Amino acid sequence: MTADTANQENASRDRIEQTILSAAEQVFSQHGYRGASLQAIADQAKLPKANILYYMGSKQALYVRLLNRMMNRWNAVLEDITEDSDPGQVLSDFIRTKMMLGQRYPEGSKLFAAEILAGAPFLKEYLAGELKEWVASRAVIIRQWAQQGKMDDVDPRWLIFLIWSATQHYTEYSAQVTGILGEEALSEADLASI
Amino acid sequence: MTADTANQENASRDRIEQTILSAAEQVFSQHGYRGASLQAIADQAKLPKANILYYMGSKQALYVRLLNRMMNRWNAVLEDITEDSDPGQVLSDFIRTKMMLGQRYPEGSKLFAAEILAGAPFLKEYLAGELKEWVASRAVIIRQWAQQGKMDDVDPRWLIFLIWSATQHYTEYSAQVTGILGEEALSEADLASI
DNA sequence: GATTGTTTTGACCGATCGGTCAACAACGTT
DNA sequence: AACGTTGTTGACCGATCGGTCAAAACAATC
Repeated sequence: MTADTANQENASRDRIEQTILSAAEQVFSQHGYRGASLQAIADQAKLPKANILYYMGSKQALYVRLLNRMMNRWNAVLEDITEDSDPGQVLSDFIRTKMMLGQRYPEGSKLFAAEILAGAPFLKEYLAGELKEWVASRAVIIRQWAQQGKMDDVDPRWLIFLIWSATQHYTEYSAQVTGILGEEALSEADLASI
Repeated sequence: MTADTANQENASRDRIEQTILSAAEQVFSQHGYRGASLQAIADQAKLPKANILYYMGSKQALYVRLLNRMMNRWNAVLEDITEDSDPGQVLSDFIRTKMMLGQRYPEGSKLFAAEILAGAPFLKEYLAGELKEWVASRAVIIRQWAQQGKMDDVDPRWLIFLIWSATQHYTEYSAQVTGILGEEALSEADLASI
């Protein structure tokens, strides 16, 4: 393959990478970084183990790539709010979007949870840096809403955590929730909660 | 040691078992069942690996024992409520107790979370059996409260899940929450939330 | 068809996995 | 002091871990 064709359509490579990423996301999200094995990922992707390493380099590189992909999906949420926004609308959208992302990418959501449980060895810097700034900047705007009397004066960070925890719950604890409720779907919960 | 002295004070054995259980809880809660190694547990307990197996039999037996211990701690919660109870008081106590348990046994709480993330292979039966019945029976009483006009008519199961998710959040996501908030403690949150 | 570059994959490496075992120390009873 | 029981632990087992490598298959260019 020449240099000209390299940066355009090598669809085969992309397809294989997506297969691997999807398989790896499943295994990592269930068993965490340590508990996942390249052999299990390879089996899930129906590829030889050496092929996984050929495309991804190492277990750690594959894992970090998955984490980055998931964090990028969350980035858009609550991004373009201002002090003139309507709290009810924004928070409702926030919950809806967060629930939707959890439903669309349940493995990614669980992957994140497992990383946190392990003590966030790979995400520590991000949490204490970028994400902390992000939460703080959102909190400033939310506090302005409260000052304008548009909403109750609750600590914005606790509000964000509460919504985050509730929405995460249905994704991460799907095994528990479905086990207890029986067979019910979760689609109605989205609108009912707020 | 004779049969007479066997069921009373063999304090040494108990102390060693507690050491092992505590060490295992830490390792399992961080890395899940698959990700935890007996060597890591042994290092944490400062005992030779063969000693762990002498006392616990196998990795699986040790893990199941930890799960049972944690489930028993949660059993008392919401156990003795009736239709005449005061919802505000009961739910407030529920949250307080649940938060307290999460604070007292953070590793046990995370252990449970990791088990759920893995698809609850060891707890599946319990969740679909005992725990499902328990939630259903609590839901009946809560619904009676709503009929008496003592509280809003929300689906009791969603209410339980919401409280559960929020309280679990601060335990399981301690790495994220402390990373974002900075250094703050969590003691004030208990009373502020309800 | 020969040449060059890219994928594919079985075989293999040292390290570590859960678990076994036998030799030995420590203890309790007589 | 002799003896059975219980506790301790290094050495070891086959299996599996993440990762390497080289040989073969494949594709593209001349």
